[in-house]
Amino acid sequence: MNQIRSMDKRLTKNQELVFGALTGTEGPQSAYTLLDRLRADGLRAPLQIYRALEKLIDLGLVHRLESLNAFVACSHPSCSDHSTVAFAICDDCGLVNEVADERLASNLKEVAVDYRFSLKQSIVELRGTCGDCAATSAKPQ
Amino acid sequence: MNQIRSMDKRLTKNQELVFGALTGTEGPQSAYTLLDRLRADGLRAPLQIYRALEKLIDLGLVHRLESLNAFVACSHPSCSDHSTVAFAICDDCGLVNEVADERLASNLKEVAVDYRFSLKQSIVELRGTCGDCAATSAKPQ
DNA sequence: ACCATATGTGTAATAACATTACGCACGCAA
DNA sequence: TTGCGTGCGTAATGTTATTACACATATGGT
Ligand SMILES: [Zn+2]
Ligand SMILES: [Zn+2]
Ligand SMILES: [Zn+2]
Ligand SMILES: [Zn+2]
Repeated sequence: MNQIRSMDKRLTKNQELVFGALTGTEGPQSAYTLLDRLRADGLRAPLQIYRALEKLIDLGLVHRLESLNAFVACSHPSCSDHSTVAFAICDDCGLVNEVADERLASNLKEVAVDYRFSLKQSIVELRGTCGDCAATSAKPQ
Repeated sequence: MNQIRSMDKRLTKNQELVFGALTGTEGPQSAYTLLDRLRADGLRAPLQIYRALEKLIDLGLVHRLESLNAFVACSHPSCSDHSTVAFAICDDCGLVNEVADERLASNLKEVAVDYRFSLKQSIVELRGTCGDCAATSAKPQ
């Protein structure tokens, strides 16, 4: 039915809608924001959003930001392992930068080994101010 | 009463109650769980809990676990900087291990510098299985 | 004493986020 | 055909967090 976009893996209609809403906007969005945006497309209930998000996260196309209760489209869906990614979240402008740092990933694995912890997923969210916002707030006007 | 009092900084009654409830139990607790436990002590509204938690977090006595929407007493309140701590959260038994790893902290700072990000707080939550649970599930009985 | 400020308290109402339960539909393979 | 896995739609409910308002107490400056 739908022309499948290059990176889509046969998404269903609802999954396509949610993914489209996430990629069509900068910054993270909450489930209820997504719902509001997609009411025009026929979505009516939170569960429709949450089900689509769950699948998209499974597919590695979307990430959940725990400290914001919000969701973002993955910045580099080509890479396979999204279990260790970091997010730099600007508290000023709200933009999120997805960071894939190999040393950080291996460092976290080492920490887990040190503590005899069987690591399944690493949640790393850096809060602060992005470079742009720091620049504009440093020299206003 | 509590030997923990030694490190208290003149907590108010509500703050003392919430802190006591957090230290008196293993594992993280949600705000509403705390409220239920403290009804007998006269607390009635969520806001009373959230206000106390906010202050306790400011004081470095309590941490918020973003991926659980729950709170834990700090494991080592003596150390000053709690902006970069990691938590190993066992998805099996629910216990949380607070990890202070200096290499991890400096690594995160480096990542921030690389991305021109002014870092204020690092949220690191490791999800998986703790050593005890891995052992018991490996050899049942 | 008077005032302003900062901090804490108590209550009610509401907002924001997320899940459970139920029934139906479709594609696919035993 | 039957059973199974997956997705859909709706309603209801559960969980987490905040806003608004009014009052109380301590502190420091005039
Ligand atoms: Zn990603
Ligand atoms: Zn910014
Ligand atoms: Zn701590
Ligand atoms: Zn465990």
